[in-house]
Amino acid sequence: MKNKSKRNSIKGIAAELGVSVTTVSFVLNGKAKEKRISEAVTKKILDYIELIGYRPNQLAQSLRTGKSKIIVFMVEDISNHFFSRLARIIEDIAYQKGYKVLFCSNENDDKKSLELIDLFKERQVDGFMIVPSPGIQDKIAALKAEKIPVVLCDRYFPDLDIDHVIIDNEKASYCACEHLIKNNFKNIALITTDVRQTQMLGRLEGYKKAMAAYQLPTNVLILPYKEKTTLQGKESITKFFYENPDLDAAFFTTNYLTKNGLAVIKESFPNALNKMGIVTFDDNELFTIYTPTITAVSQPLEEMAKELMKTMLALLKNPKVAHPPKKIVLKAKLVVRESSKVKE
Amino acid sequence: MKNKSKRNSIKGIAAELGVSVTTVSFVLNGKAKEKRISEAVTKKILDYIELIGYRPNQLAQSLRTGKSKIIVFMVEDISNHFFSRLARIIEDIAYQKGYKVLFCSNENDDKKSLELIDLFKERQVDGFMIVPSPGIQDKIAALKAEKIPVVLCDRYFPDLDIDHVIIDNEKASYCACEHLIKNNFKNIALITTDVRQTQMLGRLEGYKKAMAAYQLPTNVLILPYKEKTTLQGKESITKFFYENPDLDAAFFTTNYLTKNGLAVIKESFPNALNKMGIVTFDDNELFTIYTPTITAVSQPLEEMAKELMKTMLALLKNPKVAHPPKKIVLKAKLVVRESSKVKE
DNA sequence: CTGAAAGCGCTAACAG
DNA sequence: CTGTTAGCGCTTTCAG
Repeated sequence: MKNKSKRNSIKGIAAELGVSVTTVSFVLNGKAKEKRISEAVTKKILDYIELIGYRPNQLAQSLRTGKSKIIVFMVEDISNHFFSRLARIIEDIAYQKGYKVLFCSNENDDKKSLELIDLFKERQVDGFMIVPSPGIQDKIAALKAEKIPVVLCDRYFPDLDIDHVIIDNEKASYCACEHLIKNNFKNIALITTDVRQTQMLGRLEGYKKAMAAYQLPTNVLILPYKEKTTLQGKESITKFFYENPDLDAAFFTTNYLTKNGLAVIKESFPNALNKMGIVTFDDNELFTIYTPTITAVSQPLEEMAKELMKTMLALLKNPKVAHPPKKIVLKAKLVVRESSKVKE
Repeated sequence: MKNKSKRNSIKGIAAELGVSVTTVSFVLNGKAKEKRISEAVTKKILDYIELIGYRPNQLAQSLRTGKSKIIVFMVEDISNHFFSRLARIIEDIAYQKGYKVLFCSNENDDKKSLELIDLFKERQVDGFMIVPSPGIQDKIAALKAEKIPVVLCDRYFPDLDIDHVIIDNEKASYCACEHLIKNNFKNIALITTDVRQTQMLGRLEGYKKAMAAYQLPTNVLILPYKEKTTLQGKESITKFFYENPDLDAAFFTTNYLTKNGLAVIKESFPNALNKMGIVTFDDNELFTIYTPTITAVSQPLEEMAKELMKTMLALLKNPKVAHPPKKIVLKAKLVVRESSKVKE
């Protein structure tokens, strides 16, 4: 009388079928064999479940087991092409493995990152894949100390022994510069931001080393991060170009900088478009149809996503166990197009 | 002896402070006043909570209340610029309102959509914001019947009374075409896909009406959806252009089609680039720095995201109550650039 | 004003 | 081979 056996719950099923919840739970979790439950009973339960389309309540399951089967992927900005592409691939792998992915954007801001991490910890997500903002070292260390799976992406903290998957920025940058140099460019500018994180530092370093190796002058424009997509940022680039009329090539360290740079060139230095050498970090389909087509340092998205998930899944399997951190460094590929061709 | 009061739980706090869990729960939920709990006790609890940095276990909370504070935003492809931009805005609003957002991509595929919806239902998400694939009408109706909040986005099912926020595709398309016509283009092609959903149908219809209104011939290329980003798709466009040498303008109904179209023009009809009128649906920053800059039908992303969330939040507030469906139709804006200028 | 206690739906140790 | 039962951490009714 009192029981609400109509409800789709293990209890209801047990009541309906005249077995115990344990039995139902076991067959539900595929432990029928292991627990030596009779074929007949197993089948009866399975059939009934099929019949009423029963699905276990994951929330209850999570509460009980402590695992939520959710991982978060925190990036700088999910609407940035590079990150949304990554996200798309990660999504596929994760769902395949029975995990859901929560995406969120931290805008490379520490406060926001911290808030987001706390938020998700409360929700007991199983793990974090993070493109970290500059100042959250301690938080990351704390997560690790709590044995919560974390893997960093795109940039990392050299002082911290945390799993990460990144690319060899310095080398990629060096190669890009060397390519320009070999194509006779002698006055190469680097346009970058003031972000003092490993990925940007590496790109800067690669540039400097290349210039030094070939005894070429350096011309670096460092834009405040805030100006990355603003009018202000464009003006700074314009000014920089005006003040350095001898430049014959420009290397942009991220895709949004490149967009701004191309806009500036188009507006204020239209003749330069086909005379100047141009190389960008981060590829984009549109660079293949631009005129000129733009040479780009292309990051191995697919591979990054795969390694990220592989690393995360390994951690998830054994979160308690200490392990030597996996530091995965992938190679970027220079895709040579028209914009860096030898000019006459 | 038996109790594990060290644990961060209401129980632990109650034990530690020598009060009951009820009391703690009440002050936690801001019902101290309402339940007339003494100031002293309230403060004591609050302070202690602050001290140990206690955060309630959301899972348990959800299990108990039946609300997960999670909504899902299902799009066609999260790596598509249009959707990732939308997602970014939605994310902000949602987090502000205390909701988390799960993003996922259905690839406009029914099977995948259905699987995803079931997956999330099990996880008892509070609501669904969906860019629906063509054949999931019944599922959507079922969700509504179950009183689960759903709001459709970008496209909808005319036969179903479900909240949605879309743009007036037909009108937007008509305006774009009219603009071309007024700029003296007389042989305008429409490049679209075979997707038979409202958004595409509307764009096609707008084109047809405009051509009819001005007694101009129609030239429609309908590409299979599968070819949207393939080489095959490019070849089809190339062939279409070869077979219709009289075309003087092309209107692409989505951004990926435009990318392909521009690639084809660049490769096979370089002279056409500046002679042909070009208009695209879906704006993109890169269109502002392309040469020529590309005229685009720009969808009001910010507004769409806001209306979506507003509608969702309203449903969330009162999921049980029947209500007249909100059918929000926004206006797109034609951003005129060089590619559709009058040609001599 | 405060406490006891009944679950939400599920898992798994323990006891037949 | 199957059933009983004790929680997971929280909310909320009902009694003091």
